[in-house]
Amino acid sequence: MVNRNDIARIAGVSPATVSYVINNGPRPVSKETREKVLRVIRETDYQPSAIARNLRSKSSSTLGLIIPDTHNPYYAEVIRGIEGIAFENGYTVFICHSGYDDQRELQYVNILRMQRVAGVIWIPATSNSEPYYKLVDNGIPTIVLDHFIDIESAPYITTNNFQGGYIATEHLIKLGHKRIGAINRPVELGHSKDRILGYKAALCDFGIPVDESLIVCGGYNIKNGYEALKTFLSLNHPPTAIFAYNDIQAIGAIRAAYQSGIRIPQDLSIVGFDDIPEASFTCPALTTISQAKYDMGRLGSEMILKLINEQDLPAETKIILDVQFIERESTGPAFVRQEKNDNQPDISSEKKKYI
Amino acid sequence: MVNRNDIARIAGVSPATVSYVINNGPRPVSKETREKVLRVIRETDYQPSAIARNLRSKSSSTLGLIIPDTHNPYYAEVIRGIEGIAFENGYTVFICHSGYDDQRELQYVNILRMQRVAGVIWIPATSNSEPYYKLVDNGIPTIVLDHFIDIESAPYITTNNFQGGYIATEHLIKLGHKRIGAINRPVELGHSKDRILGYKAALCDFGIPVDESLIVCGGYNIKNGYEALKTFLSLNHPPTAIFAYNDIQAIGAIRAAYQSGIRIPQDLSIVGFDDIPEASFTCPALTTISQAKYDMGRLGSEMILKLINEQDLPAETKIILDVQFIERESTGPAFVRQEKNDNQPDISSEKKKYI
DNA sequence: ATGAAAGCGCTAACAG
DNA sequence: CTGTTAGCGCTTTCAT
Repeated sequence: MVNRNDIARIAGVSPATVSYVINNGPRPVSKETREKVLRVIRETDYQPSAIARNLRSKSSSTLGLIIPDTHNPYYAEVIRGIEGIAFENGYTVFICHSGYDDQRELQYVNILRMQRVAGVIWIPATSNSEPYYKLVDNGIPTIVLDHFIDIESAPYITTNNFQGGYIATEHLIKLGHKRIGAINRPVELGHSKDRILGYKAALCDFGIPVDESLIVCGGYNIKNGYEALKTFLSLNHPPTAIFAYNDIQAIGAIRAAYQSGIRIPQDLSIVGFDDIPEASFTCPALTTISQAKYDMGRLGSEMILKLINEQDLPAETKIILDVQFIERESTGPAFVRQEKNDNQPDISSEKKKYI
Repeated sequence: MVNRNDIARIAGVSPATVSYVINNGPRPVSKETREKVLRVIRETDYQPSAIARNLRSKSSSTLGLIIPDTHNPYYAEVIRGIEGIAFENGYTVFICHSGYDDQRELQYVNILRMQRVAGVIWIPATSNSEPYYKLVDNGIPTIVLDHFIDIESAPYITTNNFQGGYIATEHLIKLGHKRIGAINRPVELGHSKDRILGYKAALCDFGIPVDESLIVCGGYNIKNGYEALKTFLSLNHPPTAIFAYNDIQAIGAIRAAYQSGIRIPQDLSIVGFDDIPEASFTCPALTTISQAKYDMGRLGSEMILKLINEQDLPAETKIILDVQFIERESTGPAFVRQEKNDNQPDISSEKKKYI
């Protein structure tokens, strides 16, 4: 593999000059010499070793992303946002899948320390904040994404889940509903707690008493939404509307409703959360609360890069993003979503017969 | 940041000894010395610099994963498989999102070269095989995942798409269908070509003539499946069954069918492809062809690690995985899928009132 | 069983 | 404007 000394030798200059050309400094290089060097670099397809540069400069061009679940479509969008900004700024991202396991999170923290990453974007798996301390105590800038973290110095970017719960419930109240069921999830982290708080706040503000029997606990799966609605339907006074923890639960609830001959939204209004594309395909009538997932990723990348490159903290290190209310058409297929890659070249000429 | 010399100094040994302890070789270290060193390492929470090790040993513990679309649930599972095996073997994965853009693929190839990754798992974005050559010509072991590649020396792992198309069509034929429509996609890579070839092969084998008017081209979106079915329905003799390129298209077709009052599967049988969980939620009656996505990722990771660590190629470097036929219940919700994280602790005690 | 020392490919200070 | 050189933190060969 060709290295800097080879380039220097071929170009007839010193290795230092090659560096100055590559890095555009810190010393000026004459136009002639620069072009000679660049030509050799091009001809040999030389790529400087990031490893040697990182070792020497005691900095690195890599980021760590610790994420609970790459499989979740919600996080998939976050990843895209993070990776996009990182790429634009010359950073490469290590993907670290914690699988909602805080032991694995800590293992990855150590791996990222060994890799001497420039910074870490951490989407917590549990409420254990040890990974954060372990990173910053070792001098690695870290931000918390998608979660509020109660550490004075900790930067974070999350979504206003309280607001989401409030807006969702307010919407249902304004449709005339008085009995609004909520499907919660096991409380580990702040998301569901805040959403339910928003739900209760809206009820209070509109003078509707909170009925704890209308708040049931569901899990992360479709099945849990399904079962939650079955539970609601077995009540003496079933709710006429549902606020689901997320769209996944909502889909399950919708399925249960259909099975019982209940029409959405004529007989039962449902508001979900997260605006998962698949949910809109399933039920065009599903109203949902959308989070700026892609933007959250982008903002996260931008914030960590600022932390890495600036001596002092950027002005804003604690960001709570607004949610957006998404009301879909209540009839017809949900094809309002504009997607890319929609070009359909005519391939009739390419069609081939099976022999 | 504490380094190896610090450890050596504190433990009262030479830096070399510290290395021998960390690496368990290549030279033996007395039990006493080893434990003394390990204690200091533990107390100082020392993490050796992967960067320095990589520079010195001219090897690295990182892999590159070039992937068209992290957002696609299909690839999300592949990532999990890859990352799982990599983690178990002490490798960290750079995630490189090409976005179906071969220019960006090449940019990432250069970034991975700079990072001196030990190997690359490449899921091609287009039929351009330049990335492969660029990597292997520079001494970076590379395997192609999820696609067949027609290069003698190129290792790959893909799925038997032909078989999938055949099985899907055979299933429909055995249900008694004679007019079976196929929804294709723009042919860029081998997947759709092979699936359609399998479709045609099955028709031939069962003596059903191929009718090109029953093969329509759809894109990657739900919408395309929707439109494809509308096209079929406008024919004088619409098909009584559909083989869709994938479940996404199938969902669109199902939506169109429902809209026209056509029942699935009573009036129209549909077989999809890829077994995307969301699809089964949408339509429990959707039969599909499942690929071993997670296993493909794991096998890919294993293969690249073998290539990295062995002088000569492993026995099998070209693997075509069998598909699996998934027939779902034709009634009721699709809750047969067993998922993890299904524990639902009672949180009633944690419920808090909104103040 | 252990220490000393060369050098991986770079960056940047020092010296012309 | 350019060349020389001292390390960055390790691995590993050479000594002892």
